[in-house]
Amino acid sequence: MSEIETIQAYYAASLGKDGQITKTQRKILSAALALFAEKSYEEVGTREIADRAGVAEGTLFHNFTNKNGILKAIMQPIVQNILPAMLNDLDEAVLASKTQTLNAFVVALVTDRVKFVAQNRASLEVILSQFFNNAADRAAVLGMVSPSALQQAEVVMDRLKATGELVDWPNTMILQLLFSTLGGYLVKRVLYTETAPTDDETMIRYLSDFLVNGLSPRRMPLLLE
Amino acid sequence: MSEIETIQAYYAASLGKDGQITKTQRKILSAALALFAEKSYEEVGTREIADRAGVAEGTLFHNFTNKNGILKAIMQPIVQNILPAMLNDLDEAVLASKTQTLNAFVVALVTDRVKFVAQNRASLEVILSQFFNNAADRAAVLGMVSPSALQQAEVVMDRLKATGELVDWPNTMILQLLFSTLGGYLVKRVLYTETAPTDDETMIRYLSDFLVNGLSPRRMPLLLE
Amino acid sequence: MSEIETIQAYYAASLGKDGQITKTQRKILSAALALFAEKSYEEVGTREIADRAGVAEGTLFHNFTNKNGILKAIMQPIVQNILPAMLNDLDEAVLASKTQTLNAFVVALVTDRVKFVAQNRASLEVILSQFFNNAADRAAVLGMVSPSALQQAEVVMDRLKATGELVDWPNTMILQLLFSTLGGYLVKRVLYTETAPTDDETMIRYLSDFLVNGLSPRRMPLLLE
Amino acid sequence: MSEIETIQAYYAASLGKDGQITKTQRKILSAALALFAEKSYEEVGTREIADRAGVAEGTLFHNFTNKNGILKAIMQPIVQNILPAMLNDLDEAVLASKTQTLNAFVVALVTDRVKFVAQNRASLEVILSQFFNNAADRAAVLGMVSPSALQQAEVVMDRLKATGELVDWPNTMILQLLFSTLGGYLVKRVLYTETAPTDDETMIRYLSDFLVNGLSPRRMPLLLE
DNA sequence: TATGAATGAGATTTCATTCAT
DNA sequence: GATGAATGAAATCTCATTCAT
Repeated sequence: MSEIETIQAYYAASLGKDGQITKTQRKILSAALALFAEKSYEEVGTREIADRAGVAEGTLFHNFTNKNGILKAIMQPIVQNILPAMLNDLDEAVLASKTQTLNAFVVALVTDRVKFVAQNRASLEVILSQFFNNAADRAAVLGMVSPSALQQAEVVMDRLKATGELVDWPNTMILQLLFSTLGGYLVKRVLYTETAPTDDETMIRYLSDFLVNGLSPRRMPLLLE
Repeated sequence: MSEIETIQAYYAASLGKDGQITKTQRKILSAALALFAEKSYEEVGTREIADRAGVAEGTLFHNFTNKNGILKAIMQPIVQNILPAMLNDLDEAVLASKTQTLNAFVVALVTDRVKFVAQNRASLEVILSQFFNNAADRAAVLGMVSPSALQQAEVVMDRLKATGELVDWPNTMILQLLFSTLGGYLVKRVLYTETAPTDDETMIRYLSDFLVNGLSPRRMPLLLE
Repeated sequence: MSEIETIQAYYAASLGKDGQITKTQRKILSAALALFAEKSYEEVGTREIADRAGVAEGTLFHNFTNKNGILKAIMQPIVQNILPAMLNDLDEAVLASKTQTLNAFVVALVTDRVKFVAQNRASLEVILSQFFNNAADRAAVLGMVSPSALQQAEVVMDRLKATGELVDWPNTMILQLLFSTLGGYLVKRVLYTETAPTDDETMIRYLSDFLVNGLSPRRMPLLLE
Repeated sequence: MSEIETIQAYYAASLGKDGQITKTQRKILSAALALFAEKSYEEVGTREIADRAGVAEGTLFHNFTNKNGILKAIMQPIVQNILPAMLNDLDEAVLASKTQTLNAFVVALVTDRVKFVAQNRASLEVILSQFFNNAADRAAVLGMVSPSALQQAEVVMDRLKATGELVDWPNTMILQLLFSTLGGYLVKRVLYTETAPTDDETMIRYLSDFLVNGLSPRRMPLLLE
């Protein structure tokens, strides 16, 4: 499945000239991430971030252009990889075997995403919050998604429809339902931290069953109604 | 409970002694609603609200205790009606006909909620934003939901399980999936205003089919796999 | 001569909806003017202005959009009137009598400008400073001068040349020399406050004599060289 | 005439124990000079200077005590030589020929200063800006002028008055008018860079004529009025 | 009841300067 | 000598709220 395990791995790509994230930057991002998850972005002050990070307030601006730059450094890498990673999984799952069923694919996808959520809870909370915050920020988040990823999604869905594995609904509709179900889990998991991680195994089963049933073409409709 | 009392206190403060909302209050709430939807709550200033409402800044504080009081006055009535209304639909649909199928129930529920979303787009955008904004506001929103409503939901779900109409999964899981699917629609509809309202008819069909399929016990599993 | 006596008279035009300058605004402008003259614009802080004005720092921004807005409110009215007023004097002086000489005109002009400088020393110091501060500010100052005023100047100079009162040099050159001589006085008077105002009478004589001699066509050149 | 050709020649005097200016110092001063002319001293940051110079910010402080030290290194040499050089020219011109006329002197002086301005435009822009910027800097600039130079000026003017070449006005007045006329040219030339250098020949003629006429004792006043 | 000027604490950001490498 | 990350004081500006009219 996807290689993405933690966001930390992506900081390096967006910071530092040589791809290295400095110790100071890590301290700042770590402190900011914790605070943004505790309160909201707007409620967290730069002074507070600096204090928690154990650096001077000015150091924030030496390492990031803005308070907003800190937010972006947290969000960008993970946002830029959510959809591509999903599509990658999807592709791998579908192409992996000749006798591929929707069931196998959905299980693979759900499993991967559930793990991803578990590993990046705090960052996802920040991103979720920003996404609903206002139109401008939402556009920014969506702007991080590459259009090519969506085209790729279309291809895969069309392939599954052709094999009779997937209902013949508009792709946007199918994507909406997929995102809804996964998003619903995301929201529950992210906002209610008390949920035990051990429940994940069962959760994956329910989500997969629900999706497979919901998105399979109805079989033998004559008998059922 | 305690939160509810606090919110009710804000609501009372914003209404006249006879439970009537004054013309000035309506102007303020209307202006604030529009602005909170455009930007975020934190990004909107009291000066801005007053300007758009055509009143003086001080007038805001004569009619509402706080800037936050304005927000609560917008959110409270609608939040307090989402779940009760859903449960009411559910009850009506199930009890209304002898041949109570899951299908009939889901269609009724989805239809009603889709209309509700269409009618309250702006308010729901604000609520959505606040819900994800920070833990305190989220708790406030959830606190507006009466626990008795949830108990009522359990009863209905158990009844449907008993008739073999509904999968035998934990009720919290079923609720999560219901909310996810409806919530996914809500998010799409609320955030992308360009969606034509006429698409709603088709949308209701897709959502209903997906939910009914997803939540029905698997029929003839032996034949299918 | 010109009606302009003090800058204060022009504040009203640019401030207040009904053309009235409030007491608070006067306090702020007065404090800022004094400080800008003592130090430079950049060296004066808003805290300092507020303290000297005896108001809260926030009050500055309630009355002016910017720290820069305060500067503009000081500069604009006086800058917008320097050249028009000069040209008006010039016109009046020339047209006043049939037997008009360059001498009479220059004396009138110099007298008026010398008085103007004496009355608006502090404001002119601020304007002088800003003018030389940087290219952007300089452009802003020059942008306040209406182009029509310059056209008017051309007409008057051409008239004087036709009557043989003025040397037949390019108008821009003549303006440069006029501004130089008056500007030199301005600089001396503005920067060295110790100069007694009573010296002005003598000063006017010297400046006038110098300008009239310098700008008159040479008479009887054959005899002199 | 004066030996001063470019400011660069003076850097050596204020820098380096052995009178040598290092390559790094030259880069810094050159970058700072350009920036101070573009914006104002206060608006230019040390980071910006370092970037333009292609050195690290810390390097600035290894080579100069202060940000202000950089400014001084630019201004000092040229300021310290403006007046002495003028007086020197004056002396040379007057003493050079037996038939010393005011005309010869003025032409020599104006020619030299006009060339000087053309050669040091950028530095003079900075000095001009600082001179008007605030009282402290102004005092510093004026403090760079040696009192002995002024005494020397007095001697020359008295000599010219004695020969009837110069109006019998106070020397400070005559100096003011001289500085005004040259200063007016300086300002125009420095601030409006688009002026073609080839115009200088004509400019010298106008300035000289104006000054000679303006500062010559009136001839045959009875005939003229 | 409505007003809107005044408030002042707090927010973000800039910047010259230091210092360990 | 050169570096550049770190500093923290100070700057400008915002904003919900109060209160005299």
